[in-house]
Amino acid sequence: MRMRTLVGRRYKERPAEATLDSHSLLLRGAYARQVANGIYSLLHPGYRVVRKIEAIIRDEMDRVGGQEVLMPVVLPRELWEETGRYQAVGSELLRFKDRTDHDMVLAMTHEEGVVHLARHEAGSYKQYPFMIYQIQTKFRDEPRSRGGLIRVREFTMKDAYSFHRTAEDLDDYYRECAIAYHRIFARAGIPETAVVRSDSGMMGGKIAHEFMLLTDCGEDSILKCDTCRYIANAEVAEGRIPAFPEDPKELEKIHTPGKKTIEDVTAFLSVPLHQAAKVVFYESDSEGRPVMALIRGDLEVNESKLARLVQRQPVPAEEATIRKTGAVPGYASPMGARDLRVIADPTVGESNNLVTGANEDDYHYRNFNLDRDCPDVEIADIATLREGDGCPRCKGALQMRRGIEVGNIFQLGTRYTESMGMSYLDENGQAHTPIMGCYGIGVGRMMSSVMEARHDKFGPIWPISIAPWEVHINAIKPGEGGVGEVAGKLYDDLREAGLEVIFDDRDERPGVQFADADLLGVPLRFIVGAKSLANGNVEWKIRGTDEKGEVPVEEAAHFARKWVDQAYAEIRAQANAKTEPF
RNA sequence: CGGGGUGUGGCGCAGUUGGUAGCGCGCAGCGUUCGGGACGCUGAGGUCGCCGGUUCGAGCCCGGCCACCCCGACCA
Repeated sequence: MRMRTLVGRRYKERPAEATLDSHSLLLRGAYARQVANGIYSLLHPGYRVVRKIEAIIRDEMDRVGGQEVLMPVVLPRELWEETGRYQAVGSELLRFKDRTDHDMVLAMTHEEGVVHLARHEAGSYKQYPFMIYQIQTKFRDEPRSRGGLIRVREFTMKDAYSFHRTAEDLDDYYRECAIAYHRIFARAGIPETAVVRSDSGMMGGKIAHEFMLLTDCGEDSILKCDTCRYIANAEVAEGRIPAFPEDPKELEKIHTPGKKTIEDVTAFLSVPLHQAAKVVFYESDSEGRPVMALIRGDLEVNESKLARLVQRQPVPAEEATIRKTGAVPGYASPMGARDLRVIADPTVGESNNLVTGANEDDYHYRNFNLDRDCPDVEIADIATLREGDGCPRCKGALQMRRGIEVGNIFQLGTRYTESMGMSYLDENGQAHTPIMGCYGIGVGRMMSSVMEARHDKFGPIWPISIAPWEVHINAIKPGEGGVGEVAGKLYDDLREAGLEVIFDDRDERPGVQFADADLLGVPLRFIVGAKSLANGNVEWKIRGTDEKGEVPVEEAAHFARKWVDQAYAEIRAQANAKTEPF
């Protein structure tokens, strides 16, 4: 590629809308342009990076037996009704009508699509297990997209679906895929990507993991043990929260006029926050009963954990809902409340003599002890862990980190195959429902993530494996001393050697050329200029390092071939070192 | 959906008490320069987000709408 004709203005200044460094570089380097909120076009350099990421993903998916297919982005409503998701999924599913008034959706994921495809094609046990994947557009009408390509509405995703006869087989394959994912991220230049246990959210299923690139600008909170290998998304993380056991004292009703919040009551009574039990009300569980979450005063309810218990997204209760249970807002406790589901965090029972509401205006109780005063409530972990809480596996402490979710894997079970009537016959002619796994990677998000992890103030520092080009040639003053001719010849030689080359053939000042080269972030750079050419040499330089030197013109192509091969070999070695799924 | 902010040339921004739009970068031409974003001269490029209102006159005042950004809610 000759730079002269490369389409895209590169900017000197950080665009006003850029929030993350990767977002800024995406725009400054003319990799991508926003068309509408969360919808982007990719310019040539950006698309080259994306294609390379896709190629790595294809390679690794094929390696674990995947077969690539392509499903449509537009699906009919009926398919989504089969699984109940047409109703269950909210407004992020874009619905519209076609010419004949038929309801359609833009696929935000393809479980329905893939089961529709596979159920007519895989009726015999002899075909199992198998895995189907695609690299395809998804549309999710996110209420809020942000961060360049990190979180967008329209995006490209690799989504894979495996089908198994047994849970054990799925589990084995799940591990294989986890290793494949580690290899993908290592090959794309982010080997530090961590697998964390995660929530399965709207996908359903029990076991799920996310692949997180740990970075301060990430959207997810992750808890990581400082001693052992435990690491989990905060939505599911378990941990040891310190308890405050005492000998139980007698329940005592006290006058606490106007003290409606835990902060006010504990301050009024001069007791620490952890010596209170607080109540958080939610509208209903899956059976329509109001939910009272009971948690220690110094902790917060983790609504993701609660959502799994009550089988739906918790919605904070209206006052009328609370009153109906006999509880008094501001002075609430489980004592005396009825017709509701009470879920108490274990920390409430492990501490004694707590302050809690008396369900009567302006009164609280002192010395509340859960097992004595409210013995029959449901006990479940609903606490949001804090940095410093104990690791669930060892004596270590948990650290809070931020991460970008670049991939995820789920054990789906039979939720989709069953609701959509997929089955196969076994050796005895018996029908069975296949068990599914699914595996996603956001391609554009991955590009942004690598940019976020690998850049300096001048631009991205691409690993050779996904750089838009492998070699960048700068011709300094191409009109003088044969520089242009030598550079042109070098361009030909490098391409002859099978390398991907971007050739800056513009008659620009060196500063301009170098700044643009930095924004394109190509690993190996040749600088052809009169200075070194006088000795028959061209200069080389490695992006993002201080490494540089000179090489005779006629050896440059060979030098480049060797350097690039070596760079790939190092990356491949890193991928090969990934042999543990978790 | 709630709260906040911003819309002026490709990018970054200024625009006073209302008087018909400007700066830097970038872009085109010419000249001088020439190894980390040079300098001079000349030039092109703007329905001032949109609609309506007030006014002799609106980028500026008023009303409505839209878009984008940030925080929160939400998020396979």
